[in-house]
Amino acid sequence: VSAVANRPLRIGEVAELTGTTPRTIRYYEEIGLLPGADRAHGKHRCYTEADVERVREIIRLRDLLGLSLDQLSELLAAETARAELRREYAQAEDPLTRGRILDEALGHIATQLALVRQRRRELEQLERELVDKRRTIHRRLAELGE
Amino acid sequence: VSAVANRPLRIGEVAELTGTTPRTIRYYEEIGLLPGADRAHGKHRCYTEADVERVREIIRLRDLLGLSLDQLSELLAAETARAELRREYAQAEDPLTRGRILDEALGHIATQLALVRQRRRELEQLERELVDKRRTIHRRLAELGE
DNA sequence: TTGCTCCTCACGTCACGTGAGGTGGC
DNA sequence: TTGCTCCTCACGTCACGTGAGGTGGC
Repeated sequence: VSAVANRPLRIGEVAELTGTTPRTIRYYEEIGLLPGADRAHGKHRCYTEADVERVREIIRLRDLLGLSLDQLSELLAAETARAELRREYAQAEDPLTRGRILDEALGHIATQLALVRQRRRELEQLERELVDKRRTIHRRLAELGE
Repeated sequence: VSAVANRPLRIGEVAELTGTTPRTIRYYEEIGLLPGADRAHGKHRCYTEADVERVREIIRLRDLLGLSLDQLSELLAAETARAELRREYAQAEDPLTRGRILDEALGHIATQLALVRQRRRELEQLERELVDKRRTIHRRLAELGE
């Protein structure tokens, strides 16, 4: 987390910051998961801190939720649209519009939360079974000692 | 869970019971994750309830821990060896041998538990952040209503 | 005998990894 | 100018999906 927030970043730096590779970032651009900043063919890609956050979010959800990039794209599409809307309508001062945007955001977060909690429950179940197994083995070891 | 426990199962039944496909089961046999019961070339594969449990475990760890099949193979190798040992030495009545086997099992379970708990913590962190986001939005909605 | 599932190639796909050969910025 | 990272093909790989064509068991 640098103090110089707005320096344009190169793809290698973004890869380093997000724990991935340039190839992965290019691939995500290719399939539309990342914006693909307009630039001349062959020219270097330029990224911002916001792009780094986007990449971090993608990688986190990919790893933790085990979704395909298609599903992930769908999950993030709402958020992407919301970010656009927020930029457009933020100064609109229209309470109705703002309320609608916030409602959409709530729905989007609820979707993610449901997926995260489902996964957490499955992991907790697996954890309980492993702890049970361990206890059984400890008991058998104790019986051996008698 | 059938009452007829020991009827030989066909690959399609195993796939159905474990929520996967015959192709996946054949592939796991091909790379050595599944035993590959000896049979004549072209003959049907035969499975037991124990095989079903093995497939279930593989799929669960694959999905929840996000490991490659190589890593998964390594993680399960200890357990596979242990199952073999248990069958061989179970009636040995030798407390030293039994103790060693149980110790190995403990180490194996500890490894799995560490992975599961790490994943659970990451999911809990993500869940907290989503709940925070949601609270922020609720607050903004309340401010709009004023 | 008729379906159904099974078999073995084998090619396709998704999400990248990994060079090959060349250009660009501090 | 020298390295370094960047660029674009493009082929390889992992974990299967998906037919193609044929055989086996209730």
